Amino acid sequence: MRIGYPCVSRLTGRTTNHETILRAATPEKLRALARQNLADLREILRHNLAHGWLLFRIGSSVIPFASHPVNTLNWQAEFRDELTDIGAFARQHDMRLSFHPGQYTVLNSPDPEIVRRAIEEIAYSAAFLDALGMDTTCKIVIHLGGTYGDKPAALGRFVETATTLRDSLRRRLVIENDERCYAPADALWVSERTGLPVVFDNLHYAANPGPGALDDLLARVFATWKPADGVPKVHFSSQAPGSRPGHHADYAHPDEFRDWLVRWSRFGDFDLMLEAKAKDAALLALSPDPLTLLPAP
DNA sequence: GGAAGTCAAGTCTCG
DNA sequence: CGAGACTTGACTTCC
Repeated sequence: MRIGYPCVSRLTGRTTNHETILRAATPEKLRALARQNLADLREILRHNLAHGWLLFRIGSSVIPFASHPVNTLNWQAEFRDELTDIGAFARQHDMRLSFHPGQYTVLNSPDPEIVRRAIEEIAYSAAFLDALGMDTTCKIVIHLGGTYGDKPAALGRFVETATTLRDSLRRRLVIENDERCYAPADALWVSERTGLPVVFDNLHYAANPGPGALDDLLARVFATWKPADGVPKVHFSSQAPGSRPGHHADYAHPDEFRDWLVRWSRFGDFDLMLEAKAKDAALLALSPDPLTLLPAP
């Protein structure tokens, strides 16, 4: 089992998401930001290795505005040395890297232009992982999108688009249950028709469990991961106390964390992304080693 | 020079 | 039907 966190290291103050606003996005600025993001990514991976954290989500702004026409950089060529070095380091230490495009990346929109832009964002994320030389266990996590008042039709559009994606994108795509529209059972329905693996998020599940018994859902979710996909990935977070449901807490609640760890481990090996606002500081707070919380094999 | 307002994108909910 | 939430640092404008 590997463990990790997304995008930003609070402990080192480094982030893979240095960005700018569109108006200020000159090639020089975009180049400088990308260089800084890659340098920070390199340092974050070094820092993570020292702590034994082998999972990391790269921020979608690592190459700012990469899927937008304003970015005309040939970033694969310009940063080939940095990308090669980062990829070699990650592979040498058996790290697993990922992307998680945000709320604006919607593959099932009725608007073809929105779908086209979503595919552009996925294509850029895949191109970045390709440039690092990472295998297909390194994934791009997305949600299923909106419902538009007609869930079956919306899910049908997702399946249609996902199955016609070119192979270099589809083999990296994985789908996650969300807190509002699509529960694990919906993601499984899509997975059966697309072959896409399913990421299980405990906090989204709490807000939107949908039909099915939890252990049955987990068994089916874990089974969606084939050998080429690597071991299943799960997202863990605790509810922020006193905040609206679905808000991530600063830290993981240790008892809840242990309970989910034990439950997931019944279905086989897996990797865990801790989505806490304190990021790696939240992982450190679970020290000396969260893996010792697992029952002995 | 510090505070406040604004910033690519989509969808849903609330008033 | 329009505003706000989602999330957040960076940039611009205003005082």
